[in-house]
Amino acid sequence: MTVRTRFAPSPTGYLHIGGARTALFNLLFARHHGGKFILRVEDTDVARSTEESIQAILDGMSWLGLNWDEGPFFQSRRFDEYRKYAGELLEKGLCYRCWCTPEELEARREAAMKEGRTPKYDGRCRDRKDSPDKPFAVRFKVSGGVTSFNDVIKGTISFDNSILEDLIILRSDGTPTYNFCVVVDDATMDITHVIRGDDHINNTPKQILLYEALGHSLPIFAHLPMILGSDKARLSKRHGATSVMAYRDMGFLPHALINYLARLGWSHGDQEIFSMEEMIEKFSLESVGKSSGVFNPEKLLWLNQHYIKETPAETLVPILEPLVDELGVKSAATDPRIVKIVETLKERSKTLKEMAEGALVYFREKIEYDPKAAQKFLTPDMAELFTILIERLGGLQDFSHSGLETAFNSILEEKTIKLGKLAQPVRVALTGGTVSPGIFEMIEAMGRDTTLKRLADALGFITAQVPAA
RNA sequence: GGUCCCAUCGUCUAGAGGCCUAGGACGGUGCCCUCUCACGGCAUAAACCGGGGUUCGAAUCCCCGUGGGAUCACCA
Repeated sequence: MTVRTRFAPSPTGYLHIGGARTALFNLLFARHHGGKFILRVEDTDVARSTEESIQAILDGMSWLGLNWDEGPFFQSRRFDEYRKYAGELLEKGLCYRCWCTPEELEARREAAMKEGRTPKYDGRCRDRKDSPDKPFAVRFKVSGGVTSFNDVIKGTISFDNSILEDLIILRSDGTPTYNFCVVVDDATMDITHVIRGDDHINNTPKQILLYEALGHSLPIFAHLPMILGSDKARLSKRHGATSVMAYRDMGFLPHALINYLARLGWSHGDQEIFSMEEMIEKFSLESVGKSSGVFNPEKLLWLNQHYIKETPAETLVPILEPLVDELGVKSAATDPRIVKIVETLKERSKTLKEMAEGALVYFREKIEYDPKAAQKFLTPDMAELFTILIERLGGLQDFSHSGLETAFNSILEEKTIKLGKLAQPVRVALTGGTVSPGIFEMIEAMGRDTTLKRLADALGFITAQVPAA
């Protein structure tokens, strides 16, 4: 039997962190077993589903590289199918018509709550003989007994059916409801493994009963633990960004997020870094943990930095482009210096956003000095050194890291000073501050023209400081 | 509240009764490297929720307690 898994988001928002991980695990499991991964959009709630949201989810999936094999299927286009099965269940007497209105139901629920009873449909239409000429909903007859299943992740879970109520599978307007659509779809799409968040555990007994009513064999269930925020509450907006695309905009590499998500709830010994191929090869539901995990942005950052370091600068440039562009530098990606610039930033950027900010200094027309840095390093005694440096760099044949180092060293020897004495003032002259990439790699990346101009500007600044006396 | 799930360093986790003096990773701290910031290297602090069993032996199995989470719709 071919393994078939599915990811079934409802389009009422963006693809979020939790959904992405569910999709990832479904994909990994399917790929590991040489099966199919299916995408199904659960848009039965026409009022809440939006076109933008569908697009946002698709965008998020493609950005992460979570490619599906079949679909997307839309439940909104399969209403006839659901009605067909509902009709069959009605005929078999496994369902019944219910004429109670939502208002009546709501009133009874409130009354029950007030009396401290657990609100539950009383089944009053179950054996109703008349059939009023009014809209009716279709309810599923929940039988007695115990429903249990063996969850691959959580183990055996049992429910007493008495806690379940006769659920509505077709609303009075004829549209089908969630639990019914899920079962009809999973059954007709031959889904073999239902891998989803454990917030669905409570839906499972209802769905199992529906499977049985439909006469279909059960899939294997695997309920993934939830992802929590730092306060251990379910991850939500107030914990920070939860939209997958927000991470792209913050300068994360898609695989960094994938790797992070994979390790949140799943592990393979002590290994932290996984390529997609390795994840597929090593993934198994048995090594998914039972307990929920806290989303840790610090570790994501670490992984992102790791992958930035691993990625060739040439590959980074196009990904970086929109982020630099956003900061007002339109020509960065086509600047011949860009690859070298990225090289100087790779080792010190946790995100591409940070890298883009770091790149700005190479493109500025004029450098503004940090007052403290200027006061400390652009001192009158530097005028001579800067003059010499400008002259040497202007005539330097080999304007590379090693060539520059040689040039600097000869000056240091002549003046018997240490590199620090010269490097910091030059750093301030070139960047305006005291923090930057290594001085030689930076000068090489910056290029001769920009470097000389900035040194000359700094020299001007220094001499202007000297009192006319 | 009913029902269900969960419980190892701050966080992600390894751990399938003796290999545990509980390992790794992120983060923290200290040192080294060094032209600044980083990278890197080395070192270090830090956990089996509590109580009962079972067993020669329990982080691992069972029960109870406690704590956290989820879910209870003509939402999905």
